[in-house]
Amino acid sequence: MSTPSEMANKVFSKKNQMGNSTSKVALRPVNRSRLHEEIVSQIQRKIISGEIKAGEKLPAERELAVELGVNRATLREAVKKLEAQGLVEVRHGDGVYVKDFLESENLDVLKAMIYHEGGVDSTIIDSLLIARIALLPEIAAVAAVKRKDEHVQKLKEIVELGKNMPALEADLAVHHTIARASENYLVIFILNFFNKLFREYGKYYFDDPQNEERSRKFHREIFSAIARGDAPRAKRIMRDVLIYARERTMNAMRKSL
Amino acid sequence: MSTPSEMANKVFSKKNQMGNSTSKVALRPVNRSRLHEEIVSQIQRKIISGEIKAGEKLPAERELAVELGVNRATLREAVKKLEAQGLVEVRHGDGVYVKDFLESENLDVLKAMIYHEGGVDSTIIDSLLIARIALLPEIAAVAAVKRKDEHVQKLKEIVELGKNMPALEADLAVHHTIARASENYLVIFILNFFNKLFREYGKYYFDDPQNEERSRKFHREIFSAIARGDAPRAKRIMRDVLIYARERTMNAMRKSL
DNA sequence: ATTGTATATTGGTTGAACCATTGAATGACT
DNA sequence: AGTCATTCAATGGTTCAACCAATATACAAT
Repeated sequence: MSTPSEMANKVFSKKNQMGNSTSKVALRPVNRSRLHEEIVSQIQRKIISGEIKAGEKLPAERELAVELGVNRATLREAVKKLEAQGLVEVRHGDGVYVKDFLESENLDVLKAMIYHEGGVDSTIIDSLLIARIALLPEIAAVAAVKRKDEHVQKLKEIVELGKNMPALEADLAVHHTIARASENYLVIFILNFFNKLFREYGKYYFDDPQNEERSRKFHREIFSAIARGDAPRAKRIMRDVLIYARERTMNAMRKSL
Repeated sequence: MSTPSEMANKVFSKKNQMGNSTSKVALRPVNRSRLHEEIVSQIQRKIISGEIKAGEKLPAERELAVELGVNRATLREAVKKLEAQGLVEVRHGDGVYVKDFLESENLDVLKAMIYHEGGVDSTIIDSLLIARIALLPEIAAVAAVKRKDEHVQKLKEIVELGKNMPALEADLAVHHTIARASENYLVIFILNFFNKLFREYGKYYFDDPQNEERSRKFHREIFSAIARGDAPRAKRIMRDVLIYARERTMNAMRKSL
């Protein structure tokens, strides 16, 4: 809740609103993409689309820099990011080789795979929803067993004050709290990934009043179950809502195609 | 099986063996850490250990470069990697800010959290083993339902020829194949993470002949279940072996402390 | 055929300079 | 006192030109 980026997102210059300072304008961050980020996107896309295959050697840095119209130092910064994503392997004195992105462990790559060629890949989305169903009920049960005042209190606040905040934000907070309560670090990291995705694209789900109401009900029930330490009930409640969400989400995606 | 790094690992100069060309010498890769990687490790460690807290601003690049005794371009390459890991946020004209690493989604960070201050953090290891138990049985069931000849054949080969390869390698291959068979991309990525960890540190587990035999048995049984499309059985077999592995692993870690 | 050597290629690092953005200090104006 | 625009110093972003270090390759020597 207090990372620099989130703090920064709450501040914007009034000048950009062109006098429309009171109404809620849907502002998107200015595209001030840094050069090396633009390069990362380009190469990342070519790798994930299969245009560049695993095992191939990229052109030499000096060549690539000329081709892209940037300085070699800038290109190198991009290559370092690609290396951190596990998409390329750099060999001193030899060259930069493309790796098999399906052998990656970097969820940024998975995210890029979702949004390839304009649309979203519903197959990958479904794999996320399925994994969530397998994982989170168990984690909810663990949270109910370990329950600490800190987390129960946090859930209570979300349920009580949550009516004043968007359903999406309340939902992200509930999952975040349960993950923290479970003290399972892998799940915490995976949930960070989920929540970042949902923060960008989950609004469509909560636009449906029926889904929002289902979500509010889930918040009340899971809080109750965890507060009482009823692990089996927490597990079932979590499972039910995730199965519901998967069905609704996949149906919506099917319709939009 | 064909990433550049793995191909490279099978090739080495005989000169490094200093005339001992026939005996099996335990050679470790020369530590030819590039400067920017050394820098990444240093700063990563300081962030994860809490020495640098979330929200703090790092010294200016020009200062930091002098302090580390490297050129600013080199430092910047390191910062780009840290940024890709979600550990810092760079703001043009302002500075480099440390982010809360518990809000990261990068499993490299989780790996670094495991190996902090010399030893391994058994709490995090256990969270991996728990998540694995929640996740993989369901994925084994999916694999049994979707079963394709390609994957069944691969499992058969591993079971038949696996006796000639180390149990660790056979085990990694089995899990890899099942993940691919499930076609669940998130699980594939998470399993890439697991397998990379186990390839480094799983040998201790398979040093125990009892564990190795248990693993071979698992390979035979899961192959049989998936080949017959028996999803419930595949699920149970996977679950049983993972629970066994968790108990043995955690017991071993407790003893070594 | 094997081994050693020279060379070109490629990534790694350096130093200096300049551009672009930001935050804070300043001062004018209300 | 508070608000606003201006100025300016600090900081990240990019460029340029070199040189260092590791590697692959071709070639010569054996």
